[in-house]
Amino acid sequence: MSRLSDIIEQFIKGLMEDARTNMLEIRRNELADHFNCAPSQINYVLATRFTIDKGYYIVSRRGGGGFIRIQKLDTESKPYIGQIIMEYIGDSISQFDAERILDSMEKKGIITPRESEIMKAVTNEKSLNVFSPSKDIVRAGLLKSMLSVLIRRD
Amino acid sequence: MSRLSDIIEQFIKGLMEDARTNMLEIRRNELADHFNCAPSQINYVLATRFTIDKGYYIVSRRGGGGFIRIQKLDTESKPYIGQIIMEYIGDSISQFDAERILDSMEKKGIITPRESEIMKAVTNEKSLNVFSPSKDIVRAGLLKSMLSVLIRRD
DNA sequence: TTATTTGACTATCTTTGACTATTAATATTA
DNA sequence: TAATATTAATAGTCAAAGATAGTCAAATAA
Repeated sequence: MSRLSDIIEQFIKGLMEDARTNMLEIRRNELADHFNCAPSQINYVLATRFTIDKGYYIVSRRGGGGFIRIQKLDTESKPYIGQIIMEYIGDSISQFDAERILDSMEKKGIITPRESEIMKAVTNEKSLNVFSPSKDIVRAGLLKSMLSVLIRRD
Repeated sequence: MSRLSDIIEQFIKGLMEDARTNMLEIRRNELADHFNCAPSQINYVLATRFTIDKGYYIVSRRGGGGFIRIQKLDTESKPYIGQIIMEYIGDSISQFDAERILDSMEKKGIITPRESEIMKAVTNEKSLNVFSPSKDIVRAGLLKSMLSVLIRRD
């Protein structure tokens, strides 16, 4: 019990709840100072507990004025998309299955034909060709990131 | 937050909007004085936030009565802009530059805000995270693949 | 073993300042 | 007066310093 990572996780979630917001910006070093831990500990917490699969999206910027923005995805009011992202895609997906998902979403009117094409351009074998190792894994990550746009809220 | 560069960027854009004009002339040293910063800071802001691909054109003159003229370019034809941007992307692009391109395309109405977000999800460091070697190269390839969808169809 | 924690090293973005380049205004000279 | 030189007023460049965040692997804990 009381693993530092868990405490930091709760702290961040607490901040968001208290502020009744779905978007939070932190400074990595400040937070690390607050918990008297290595800054990279914050990265660990984010990487293990604030992933897309767990319903969060992270954006960050380095340099002066840098920050880490944590955004909670809206998986409650958009359960269908949430489920696809959090459960269906998983850690790995083929081009074929990715396209099937996109086609079905397009048919349902959840995404436009053009959005579908943009996303297929990414999940395409050719686009992913540049780097060979574990294409299906990369594709899954990118697809989930793209779909998470549909359930972001500010 | 409070990144000086961002504040200066907003200040300049605000001046243009207030004056309802696409052309603004500033004096580098005056502006630097106003923000109490090094004059070269102004060059930095212009170089990173008022570039051609973002739709701005800069002309300047040194010497007594010198000035820096910032001109906001009118939206030109979509294919033309598309071509410029594709050329600008080249073989490699940073997350920062990718996002600026997308912002500018969105502002010009070439892509929707949601399409912009989808593409940013891909160019994001985090999404590209799985494979580290030559991220900028992979990003450039994916971005061009996505954008080519738009150019093909328009 | 697996998950967590740490720290050294790296990458990125911003800010500053010393030095350089250019131009306009003014002074000097032919 | 016209040409030229000088000075002052700008802006530009570039590299170093500062301010963040990211990565990765070794050490530690559960």
